[in-house]
Amino acid sequence: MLRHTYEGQDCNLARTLEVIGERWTLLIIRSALLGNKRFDEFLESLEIARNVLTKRLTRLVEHGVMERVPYQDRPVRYEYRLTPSGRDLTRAVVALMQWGDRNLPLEIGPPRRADHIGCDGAVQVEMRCTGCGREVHDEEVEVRRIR
Amino acid sequence: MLRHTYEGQDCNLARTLEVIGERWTLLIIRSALLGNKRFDEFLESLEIARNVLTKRLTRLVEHGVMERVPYQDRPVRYEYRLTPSGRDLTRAVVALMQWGDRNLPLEIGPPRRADHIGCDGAVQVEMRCTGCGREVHDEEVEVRRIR
DNA sequence: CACCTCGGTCCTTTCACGAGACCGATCCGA
DNA sequence: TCGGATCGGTCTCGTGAAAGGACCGAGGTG
Repeated sequence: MLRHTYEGQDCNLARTLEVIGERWTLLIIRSALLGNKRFDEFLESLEIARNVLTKRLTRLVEHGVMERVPYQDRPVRYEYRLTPSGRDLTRAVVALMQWGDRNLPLEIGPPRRADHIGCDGAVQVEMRCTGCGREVHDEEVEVRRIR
Repeated sequence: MLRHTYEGQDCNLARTLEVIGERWTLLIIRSALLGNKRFDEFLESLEIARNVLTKRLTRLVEHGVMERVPYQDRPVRYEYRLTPSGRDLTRAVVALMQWGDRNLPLEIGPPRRADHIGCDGAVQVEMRCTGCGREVHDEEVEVRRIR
């Protein structure tokens, strides 16, 4: 996604996008959230070019979003697992999926859902005010530069 | 961000990324959430190339995320405003910003914050189960293919 | 009448993506 | 023992998108 970088953007969104904003990266994360781990699994589930997959996985590992762990010797084979930092992207990924569900709906309904393990209820992403504790809707939020 | 498209991806995340996943697009949305509206304001606040900005804004308008409205005649000048669909991206944008705050922190702290208008408390993105009503953490969420 | 503003378009260069060939270590079956 | 399969990659090449900057058109301003 990035040519040089979003240099000069004093913004954590820009810094975030440098790590996970390139083409394919969020789809790789989602694929990992669905349970995929191995190079070939990503390759097949996403139909991404090999060299690009290599590049993305390497970058994600460098930034601590995934880790590359051997799952067998002779021959050594590696798989990629989300780190806590990677799993911490769940909110963002689900938020994007649900935006698509609401704003770009397929006639046949969404193909994937985020479920609460155990309870099996559907999980929704929402915003909540840490001050008053209430749920907050889009129009009640202001993004402010604080520095 | 997209070469051909993420064709064949039966996933609303892929369809979402086709609209808002290209380089710069989410930064434009964030810039709009901060209050910017005019071509030159985006140009200056983001230091993006003019032709790319034109392309992105056009695409966002085509997909109903922003609208292009004249704000004066003689000469006619246009500005770009988020539609409800665009404002509906607030959750996702804030989720990404906060992931950056937690996982790629700057020593001096985050430069922007999402505030609850009026109350002025900080807004947090969280996940909640529509079944049991409880807040849900990353490890308790499973993304499932349901079709 | 020259110059500024704003919202663009056009041109060229550079670079990342996509596709596919190839590779190296090991296992497996005949 | 040899051919093929498996897996996780690397290398090369062509093409399209982004970066950067020149230019533009309609009108306002000094």
